[in-house]
Amino acid sequence: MIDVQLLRESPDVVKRSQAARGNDPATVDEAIAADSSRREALQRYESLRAEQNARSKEIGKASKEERPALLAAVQELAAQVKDAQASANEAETAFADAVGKIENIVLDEVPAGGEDDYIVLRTEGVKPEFDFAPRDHLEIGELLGAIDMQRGAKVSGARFDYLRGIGARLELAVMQLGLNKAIENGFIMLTPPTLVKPEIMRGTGFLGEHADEIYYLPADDLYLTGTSEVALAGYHADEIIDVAEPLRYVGWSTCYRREAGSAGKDTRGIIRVHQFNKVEMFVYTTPEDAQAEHLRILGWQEEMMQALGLHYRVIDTAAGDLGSSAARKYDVEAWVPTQDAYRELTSTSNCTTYQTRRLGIRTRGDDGKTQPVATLNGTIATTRWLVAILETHQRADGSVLVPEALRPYLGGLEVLEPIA
RNA sequence: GGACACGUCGCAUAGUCAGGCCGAGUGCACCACCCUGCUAAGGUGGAGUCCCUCAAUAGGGGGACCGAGGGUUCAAAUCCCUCCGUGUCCGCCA
Repeated sequence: MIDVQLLRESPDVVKRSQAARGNDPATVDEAIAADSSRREALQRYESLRAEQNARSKEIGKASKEERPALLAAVQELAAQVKDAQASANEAETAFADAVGKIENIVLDEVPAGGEDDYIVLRTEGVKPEFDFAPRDHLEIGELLGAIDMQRGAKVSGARFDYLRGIGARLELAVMQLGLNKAIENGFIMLTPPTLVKPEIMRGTGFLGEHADEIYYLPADDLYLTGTSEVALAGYHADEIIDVAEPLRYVGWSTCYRREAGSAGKDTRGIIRVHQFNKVEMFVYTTPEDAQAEHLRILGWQEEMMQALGLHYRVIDTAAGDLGSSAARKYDVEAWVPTQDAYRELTSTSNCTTYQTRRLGIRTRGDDGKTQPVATLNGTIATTRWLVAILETHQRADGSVLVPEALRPYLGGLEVLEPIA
């Protein structure tokens, strides 16, 4: 949720942000109108209620003889209060709906436009060259006995897979490398729930436009999370926390995504599947520190790319491609040789105070007053990385060189050899 | 799965079985000041969150919040219903 104060005082700023995202700026005027009618209704209710409270107190003190007359007079008032309360509640709901349509205010530096209007900040690492026809990650995965899509489909349907043998171990190795990097930098590890309540899902901003991306269990009224960000953000819901130093958590969880609307996209291999694993960094900090922390998170992500010997670029995502909670987002995209393209391996978003406002996560300022904190999130390892690792480090005979950083997690293994 | 009990201001509890004088007492912890003087205690005062509003960097007025949501009533922490959570016992079982 955006800051209502900002909505009232600087509607132009909010409109500009909505326009930059490609949203209808009229949503802003609608929210402002809903806000004032909500306040009107609230005042009507509250003044009636105040009168009722006062009169009720008199009845309590009144003598037996006085009571019947007073009672009759207040009965009428009670009915009015009930009506006024109902319309105040209605107005409140209407306001929440209206303001909910406004997505987070994008930062000034964010490039305008849509998916293709990103800015490339830098390109790093050595682009892999081959003197043979490189195999794609699935072909390699099958040679190594590491990926089994057929059986994934047999058991669970399209876009499900088994990681097998060295594939499963490689995934775990990447996860542990990421986990250790995060822990070295002061992150506290959490293994969070992957089923969450509606209010937590809504609070993190995932129940808006992308609701059809999410698995829902109606029998239990719970949602399966598409990223541990959800449960990590909910961790401190309705709390007042100390963020004198950034409060850093790293969560390791399985992620579930319906991938509705991406039919036909990335159908081969494990690039886009319904279920995968991810190590996610999540930070609570002050709004003032958020941008600096965002760059720190990006820095750790890049260190991972370098440790894995990947060729990658960093892009500053355009406003129209930001999630509803994000004010700015950097993607790290690694080179995937057989696709002749950079593909997103990690992403890091600065959500400023958008998530915490709805989740009720505040800190106590120097003036003793509470204020919402900022949240940031970023991936530090995920299953998809296997795609770039396998393709980048493959050799003519189908074997794959293990990046040195991963070897300690694989018992010193230097080369992945094809089976049989 | 069955039975019972419970959920109050950071923690622990009182208040619920007689609805109003209870936004709510007490202890501990906390903050400020005082006292004392030596490492622990004594005194006084203060303090919750959210929203609306007047005034406006202070402060005043009002509303809401006793797990959540409904209901009864002029009036609900207190009565009724539903849900959620916790504990104990029984059963069952990876």
